[in-house]
Amino acid sequence: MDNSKILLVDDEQDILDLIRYNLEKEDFTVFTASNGREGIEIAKKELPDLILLDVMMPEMDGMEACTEIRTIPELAGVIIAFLTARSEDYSQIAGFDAGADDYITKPIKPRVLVSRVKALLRRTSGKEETNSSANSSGIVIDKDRYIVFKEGVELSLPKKEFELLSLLMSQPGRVFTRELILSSVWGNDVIVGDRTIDVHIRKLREKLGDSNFKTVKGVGYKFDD
Amino acid sequence: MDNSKILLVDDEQDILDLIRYNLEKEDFTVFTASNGREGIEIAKKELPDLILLDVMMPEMDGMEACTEIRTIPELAGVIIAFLTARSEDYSQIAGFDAGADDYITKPIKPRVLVSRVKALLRRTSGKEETNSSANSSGIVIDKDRYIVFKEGVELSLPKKEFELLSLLMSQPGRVFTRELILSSVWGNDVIVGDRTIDVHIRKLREKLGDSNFKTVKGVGYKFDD
DNA sequence: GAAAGTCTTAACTTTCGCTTAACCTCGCAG
DNA sequence: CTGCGAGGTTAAGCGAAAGTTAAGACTTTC
Repeated sequence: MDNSKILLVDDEQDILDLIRYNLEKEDFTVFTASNGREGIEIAKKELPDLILLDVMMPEMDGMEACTEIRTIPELAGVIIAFLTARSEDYSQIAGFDAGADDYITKPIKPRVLVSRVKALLRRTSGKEETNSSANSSGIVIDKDRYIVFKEGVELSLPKKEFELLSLLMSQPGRVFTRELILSSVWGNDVIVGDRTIDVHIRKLREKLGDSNFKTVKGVGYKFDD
Repeated sequence: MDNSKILLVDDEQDILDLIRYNLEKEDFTVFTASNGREGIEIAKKELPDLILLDVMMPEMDGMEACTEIRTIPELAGVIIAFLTARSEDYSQIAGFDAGADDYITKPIKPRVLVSRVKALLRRTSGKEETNSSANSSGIVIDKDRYIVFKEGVELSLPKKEFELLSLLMSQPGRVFTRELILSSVWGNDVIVGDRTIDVHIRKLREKLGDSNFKTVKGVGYKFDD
């Protein structure tokens, strides 16, 4: 759950190393860039969840980069936090106005940084967790609304189908045994016939595309793309 | 767009006044409470978008209040920021772990505070945009006056209907389970029959239009357009 | 204290999601 | 080639869950 992607943009190698070390220790995936221009390139390619931007940088500074990032559609929703040398309160205003979500002051204290990063990610990834999760298959599920989107088209599934889909999509690629599916979707005390799962899988295949649901004979099913 | 509701919880009247003044100047709607317990009561009633919580308070401190708020379903999604006297870096960790989204240090500088509040609200209100809004259904509720407007026409609903509607509309699109509805509108200790909710939903559909209330069989109801 | 309004319940109907039974297909082992 | 095991397919029927309606118990209003 915590392998969120973080892009770190700073021109000082020491800082990059320090932060990278601490974030990777927490299982985040870290990308780095040493100026704003390069940061934007990488951001477009990797679509990180969070960008940590140093304010002072050669080539293109953090403020400019932030403003530009906010105009890039693929990066809508990315969280941006500035890193700044001194707690210059009033300079923060410019940062927030440029579209920043947070301001972290140097000197960086590793534990504080990690806590802060987690707090920033919690809202979005927390939302993703309960709300929706996407992947390359073009299928997005929204648990709060009990709705599934297939290539942007809204689609509402009955309870059991929805729960089965949620389960399979919770770990794409992983095979869930019939047993596990039964205990998870139906509960341990309900006894249902052998063909019940198949029928539900069939409905999902019908509605969401055959290719996403793979049968592993003798074992179970998995969601794939 | 900026009349977001902000709940301010602090035991010092000076601070309440100062912050209230500055936020109201920016067209935010501000509620205040002077301790955690009272804050939670008001939060449940007003469903603010953002809560500013002082850490040090009598009765129930900010940390406790934060933890409790995070367990209240109607308040899922509310943003919580702590106000703290000194930039005690390491104490922030506990705050973030309790579910805080931000940390604002005293002494409060008005312009910084306002910028920060706007930055915090930007993310969610941006998100709500995709969820669309209650406006598109033509239904607006006014909690202070216990009044509902449907396409501009005033309409007064009985208590239970009003509360049910408020709950459903607090997060349009989200499905509320029957259980949740019961505990939220009727309270945990009242026992009512199975059909009670249905009848109230029926009344709402009758008065406000069938299409806005969707049934998710086996799960609950949601407000939609 | 009648009238109007509110909430809950009971009894009945309707809907539609879930399960099953019966049959089909595929692939593999003997 | 045959038999068997595992999964696929289909449609029908059951039944739980929601919709509907009216009536009864309370409350508030005037």
